[in-house]
Amino acid sequence: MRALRHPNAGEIELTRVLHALSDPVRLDVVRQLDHEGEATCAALDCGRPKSSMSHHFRVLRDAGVVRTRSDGAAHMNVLRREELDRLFPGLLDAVLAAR
Amino acid sequence: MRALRHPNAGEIELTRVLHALSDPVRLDVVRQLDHEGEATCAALDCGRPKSSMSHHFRVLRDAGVVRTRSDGAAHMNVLRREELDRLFPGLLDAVLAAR
DNA sequence: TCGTAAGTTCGATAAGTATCGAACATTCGA
DNA sequence: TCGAATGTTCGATACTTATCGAACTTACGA
Repeated sequence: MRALRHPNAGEIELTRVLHALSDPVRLDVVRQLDHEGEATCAALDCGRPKSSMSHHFRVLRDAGVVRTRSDGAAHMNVLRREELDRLFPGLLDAVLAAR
Repeated sequence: MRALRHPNAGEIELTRVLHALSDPVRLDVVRQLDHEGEATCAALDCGRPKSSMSHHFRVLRDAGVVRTRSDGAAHMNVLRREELDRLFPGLLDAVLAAR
């Protein structure tokens, strides 16, 4: 598959991260990734079609919240935990801790 | 002036708060409120017309980030610090600490 | 190599949002 | 009571976003 673009740490902006997290579907994805550690897009569908999920993953990727790597035909996604924690200490923890 | 609606603490939703904070203008307002403690809308204009700022204050109010009270002809705004800290511990701190 | 699976991209649509000027309402002071 | 100041509301516009089906690409296994 084509290479997926990721911002490097220095390009990650707070407002974009907040916006990425402000959607219920994407927040659910982030919660699951935090719990599962790593997952394919298909595994995290929220009952939505592939094209919708692909869109949400792209928003998360573009914001720097998620890193995606190819694994055969699948895409494995992980939270960019360490980088986000370094850039915005406590932010992800606070968001994930919220009931 | 007409009474301004505020959600009570139980109605405040994380995604709405994150969305409210995901705009540069509003984030700037929140930063200033955190620093100043209390301020009128006019004092926080970011070079934008009143109608634009009024819109942003409304988004912040509706999300539960800000509380507005009338003080004569002016509106005084404060962060809903305690309630937000109780609902989403560490969130506001993390957002405000970000460089 | 043929089919299946996994995602992306495209195109269309509907809904939401930011922006601003102008008009309006409210408060207070001269 | 008249005017100035403070915000809100309205209306219009442009932009962004969420949503989905369909077509496409890539990878892998039978």
